[in-house]
Amino acid sequence: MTTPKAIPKPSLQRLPIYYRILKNALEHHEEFISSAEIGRRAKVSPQNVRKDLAFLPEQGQAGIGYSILSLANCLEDTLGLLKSKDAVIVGAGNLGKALALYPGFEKSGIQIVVAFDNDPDKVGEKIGDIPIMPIDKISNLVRRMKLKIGIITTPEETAQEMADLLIQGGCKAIWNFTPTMVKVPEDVMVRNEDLSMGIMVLSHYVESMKVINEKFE
Amino acid sequence: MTTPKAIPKPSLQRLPIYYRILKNALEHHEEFISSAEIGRRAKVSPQNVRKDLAFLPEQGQAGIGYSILSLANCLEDTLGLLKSKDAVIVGAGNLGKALALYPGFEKSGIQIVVAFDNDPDKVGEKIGDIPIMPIDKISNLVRRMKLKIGIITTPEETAQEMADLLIQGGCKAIWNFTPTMVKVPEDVMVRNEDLSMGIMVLSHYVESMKVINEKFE
DNA sequence: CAATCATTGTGAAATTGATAACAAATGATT
DNA sequence: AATCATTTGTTATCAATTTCACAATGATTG
Repeated sequence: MTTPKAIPKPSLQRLPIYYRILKNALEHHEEFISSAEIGRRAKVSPQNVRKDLAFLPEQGQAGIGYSILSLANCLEDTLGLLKSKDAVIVGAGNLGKALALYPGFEKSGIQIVVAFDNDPDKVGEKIGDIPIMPIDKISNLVRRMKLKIGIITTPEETAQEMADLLIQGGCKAIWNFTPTMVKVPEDVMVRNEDLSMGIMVLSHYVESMKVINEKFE
Repeated sequence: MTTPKAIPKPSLQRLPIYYRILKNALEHHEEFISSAEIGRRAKVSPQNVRKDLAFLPEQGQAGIGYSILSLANCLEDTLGLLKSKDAVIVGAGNLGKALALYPGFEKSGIQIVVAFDNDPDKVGEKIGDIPIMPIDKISNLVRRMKLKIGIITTPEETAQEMADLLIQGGCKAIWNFTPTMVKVPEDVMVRNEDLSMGIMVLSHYVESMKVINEKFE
C-alpha cells in the first residue's frame, strides 16, 4: 500500500559503504555510532549520512547515534543480503575465474553456483567447487535453478548473445563486464562495469594534471 | 591562461561510453552520427549528449551531426588514450592476475609493467610478461619508473598501506578494488571499485522486484 | 534559389542532490 | 532538578545536473 519510497541511486550506492563500516565496527565491539563517525569513515558529510539513512525504517537515537547492530541488520534487509542468492557466471576466462573466487560475494549473500563457457577444454572442469557447463545449457539451467543474477565476462562480441540467453532463462539482473552496452527489456537491470572505462577516467586525470604540473616544473 | 574548463564528473564518466560507441560505429563504416543516435545507444538524452560534447573542442555540424572520426580522435586526446601510460598492480591474486591480463587496458593505452605481492612464492614469477616483485620495492620502483597509476587488489586490510606506498613513490591515480575506502591527499585521484558493492545494488534490485512480483503472482 | 528539414549550441527552467541550520530528544553533569 | 553537550530528523538553502525550448546553421529538395 504505502510504497516504501524508492531510494535514490546516489544514496543506494552509499549504503553498502555504510554497511561495510558497520560490520567493521561490530568486529571492534562498538555498539553505537553517530552519523558524524560514519561520515568520517565513509568520507561523506554527516548530514548526507543522515539523509541516506532516513530512507531506512531504522531510526537513530538523538544524543546517542545509531545502534550498529540494528542498523546493520536493517541494511542487510534492505540490500537483500540475508537471503542467500544464487548467481551464474558466463565466461570462465581470467576475469570470470577471479570473480568466481572473489571472497566478497559470499559476504554479500551471493553464491556463484555455476559457470558457462564455450571452450570444450574448460567444460567439465571446475573453478573451486563451481562446475563449468557449455553455453547451450544456459537458458535451461538458469530457468530450472531459478537464477536471477547473471555475470557476463565473455569477450565483448558475444556479450549481447549471452545476455539474451540469460534473460530467456529468467534472469532479472545482469552484471556486464564487457565493454559492450547490452540491451535488455525494461524489467531487467543491467550494470555495465566496463573496466577500461574506469581506467580512461583515471587516465584523463593523470593527463590533465600533467598540463598543470608542466607550468610549475 | 584560458583554463580549459574542467569537465564535470558525470560528463567525464559518460565520455568513455560515447567513445566506445564511436569506435563501434567506425567499424561499421559510419561517418556521421547525431546526438540523438549517440543518446539512443548510450541511453542518455540527446540534450545531455550535446552538453557533454560541448566540453570538447570538437564541434558538430548542424543538420548533419558529428564526424565520428574527428570526435573519436578528440576523445582519445581528451581521455589521454593516445599516449601509452604505464601502470602497476599491487596484489597478484586472482583478481590482480585477471586485470593484468585484461585485454581492454591495452586499447586504452594502459600498460601494466610490474606487479607486487608479499607472497615469497609469487615473487620472481611472472603474469604473462609482467614480473612480480616484493612489496618493499614499491615506492622505489614506482619512483624510478615514474609510474602514475596504481591498481590495488590486495586483501582489504593492507589496502591503505599499499596506497600510501604508491603515493610515496609518486602515484597520482589509484584504482582501489578492495572494499576499504583508502584515504589520499587532495592531489591524488582515487577510484573505489568495490565489486561487492555492485552486487549489493543488483541484489537490492532483485529483492525489491520480488516484492512487486509477489503482488501479481 | 527559396523553402524545408535535420540537427546543433545554448540560455532558461526544472529537477535533483548536497549542505547548512536548527528545533527536539537524550543522556551526562552539576 | 536544571543545565549542558551531543546528536538526530527535518526544513530551508544552495549548488550541480538535466531537461526544455528555440534560434541559428547548413544540407537537401523541388
